[in-house]
Amino acid sequence: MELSERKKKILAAVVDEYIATAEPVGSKHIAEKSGLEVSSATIRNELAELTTMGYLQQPHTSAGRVPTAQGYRIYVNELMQLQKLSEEETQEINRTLDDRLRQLDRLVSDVGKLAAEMTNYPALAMTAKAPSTVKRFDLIYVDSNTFIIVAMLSDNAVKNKLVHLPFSVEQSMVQKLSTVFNASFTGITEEQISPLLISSAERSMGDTMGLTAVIAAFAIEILSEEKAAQATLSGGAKLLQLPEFRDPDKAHKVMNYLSDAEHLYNLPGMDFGDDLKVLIGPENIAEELKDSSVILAKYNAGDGMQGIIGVVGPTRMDYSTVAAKLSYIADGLSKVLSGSGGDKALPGFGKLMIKDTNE
Amino acid sequence: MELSERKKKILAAVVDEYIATAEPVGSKHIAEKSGLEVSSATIRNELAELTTMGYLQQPHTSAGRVPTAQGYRIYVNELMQLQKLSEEETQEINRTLDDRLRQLDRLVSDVGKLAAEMTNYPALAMTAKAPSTVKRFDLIYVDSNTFIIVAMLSDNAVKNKLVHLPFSVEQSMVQKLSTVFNASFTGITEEQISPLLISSAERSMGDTMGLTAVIAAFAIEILSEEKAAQATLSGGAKLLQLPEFRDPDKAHKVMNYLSDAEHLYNLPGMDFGDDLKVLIGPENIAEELKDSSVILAKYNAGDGMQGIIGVVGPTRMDYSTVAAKLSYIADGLSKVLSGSGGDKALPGFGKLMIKDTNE
DNA sequence: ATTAGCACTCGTAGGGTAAGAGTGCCAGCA
DNA sequence: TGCTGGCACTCTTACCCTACGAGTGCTAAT
Repeated sequence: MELSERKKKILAAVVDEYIATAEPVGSKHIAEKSGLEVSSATIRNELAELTTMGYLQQPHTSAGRVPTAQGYRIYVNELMQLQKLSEEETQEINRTLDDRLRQLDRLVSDVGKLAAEMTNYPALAMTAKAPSTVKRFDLIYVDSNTFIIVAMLSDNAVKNKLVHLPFSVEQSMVQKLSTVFNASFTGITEEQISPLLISSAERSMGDTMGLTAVIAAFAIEILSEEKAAQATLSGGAKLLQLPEFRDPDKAHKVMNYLSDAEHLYNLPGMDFGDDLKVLIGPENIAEELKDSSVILAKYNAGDGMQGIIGVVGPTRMDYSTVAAKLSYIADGLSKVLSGSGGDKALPGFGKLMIKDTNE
Repeated sequence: MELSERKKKILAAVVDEYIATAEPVGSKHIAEKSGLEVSSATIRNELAELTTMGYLQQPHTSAGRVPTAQGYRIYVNELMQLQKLSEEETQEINRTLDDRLRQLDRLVSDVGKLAAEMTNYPALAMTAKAPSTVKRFDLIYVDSNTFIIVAMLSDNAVKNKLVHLPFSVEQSMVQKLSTVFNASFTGITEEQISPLLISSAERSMGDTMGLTAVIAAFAIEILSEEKAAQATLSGGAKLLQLPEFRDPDKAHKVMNYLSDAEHLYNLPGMDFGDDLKVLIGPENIAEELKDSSVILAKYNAGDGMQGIIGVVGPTRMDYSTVAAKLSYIADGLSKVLSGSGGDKALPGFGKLMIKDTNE
């Protein structure tokens, strides 16, 4: 059923007002503030219809109206207009992204913090990591019983590890190790590193001291680490400021659920096509979030990898502003990480394209 | 003033009971449960004295007694006996530490999570990092416009960065860079890397493409990162389960305070000599924590560095159990990180001593 | 020194009432 | 036919009052 123009305006007014105040909104308020030149009685009739249509509901007979999930959905899909960010807001985001450039490894979780700060809701940030392989090994000989393993992965991340030995090794041996590993251990996934492979490598270079095993263990470690996704929650405390989470039990339920990285990761599935996704109340799969809404934005992490930042709040969330801020941050993050877009030049590095690979 | 044996027993009983129930405890309860063979009236007299001595207080005239900060202090110093951990508990801790060995870089914050899980209070974990210098640089030539910078720091941490260039460099140039950096940029702190030094290095090798600046920027980045401490909070949601934080405003105040790494770091100062420190209520410097207690345990992170794990809870905290658990965890962590103690062998690595340096 | 008894205090829970906000509906008007 | 003012009704919230009970402090007796 199509909504009349006036119904739309009224619905939007209810949602806007409820978002701002968290109180059920009455006909009088709307009559005064919505710009419609009609009386509260007329509004009441419209409200009654919107209620039977399922877009609004009443907590009890003599209370004002509150949007239903369906009502929010219409609002998000048709009625809301993406808020323009103020000059200061875009500047704050830009500044944070720029600052954080220096330490890209913490970028993602820091951006989570930024999102939490900007929106005043708890925010989540995650990266999706694909299974990868080692592209090349380098061994740096430090002294007679110390060397550094450096491995460059298929996604161009670089990992290293310092190894102290309780015995001496010759530089030539280190070089030999390097050669063998580059021959046998590159281009294979974690699962393919078998004990068999290790022992055959051991034999081929006459390693009796377990060096091969050490390096292989390192390879397994970093490959499994790359596979695992990283998800963080920032600003959980912000939940407690919201009237709908004054009940500590509710707040605890939600916050506890979100503290588990596993849950964060299962929130959306990465399977949405749009850059922005809004999950309203019962649209969430998790029981714990049936009374909350989630807004997610995808960003491009370079090398074809994607990540998600998002915000969790009550269904009465300020969808338009939050969505605008998230998109802007996600956008900036994409530019920083993938180097595309380039209108925000990387400060201090001139024309060079830098990728920090310290994880 | 010295406390009589009976007063001590009564004080301990009050604290124990209050810790367990969070309710003011009355004379009758103690008469029945404390094993003292006296009537409640006698207890009442003793309670009255303990109250005037400042170890107990009454929320109001006709309520039971609640320990004061001073009372807790006596309890912690003299009365409580360190809880023995159960077999399962020590096993859980050991297992977690063992599991985490594979990914030492996340160890510290994971141990925070462990502490939160084991104690059911929010836990914090931090490392103290000393200002350091670069010990050696290595540049790995990958292809004509890509190389990897590897830097080993004075504390033996190893950092790396992948650099993509928009132009070609010859392998000989990379080698030259490596030599110059090892000569001029090792052994100096972040502050000592001046524009002057950079430009003189640039001239000495005829670098017109800004390569020197890139590597110098990297050096500055990792040195400043090393200096900055890392502090995380885990399990903040657990606060909400405690009766003293049913008031969302209180919970918010504390949680918000703890969300800031800066604050965590200023909690104790690292300046305590003992391995275990208990800060009770008003003993905390921060206004926000005047109603809470903090238990901190130091661990040894190897190479002379120390870290802290801790737990935050209400003054009515289960000091004995929490202290026992924290000490045990800190101990295990020291062994894992510094390799000393050695009774828990590092699984899978035989006799080799491994240090993961990916931060 | 300990105890039993008792009057007293004070917070909390329960119930009853008044106020206020908002509705639904009806009758009148354009 | 659609809009509006008016009015009775509903329901929640805040407030006050009271009764109850837990726990105390004191006194007199052992």
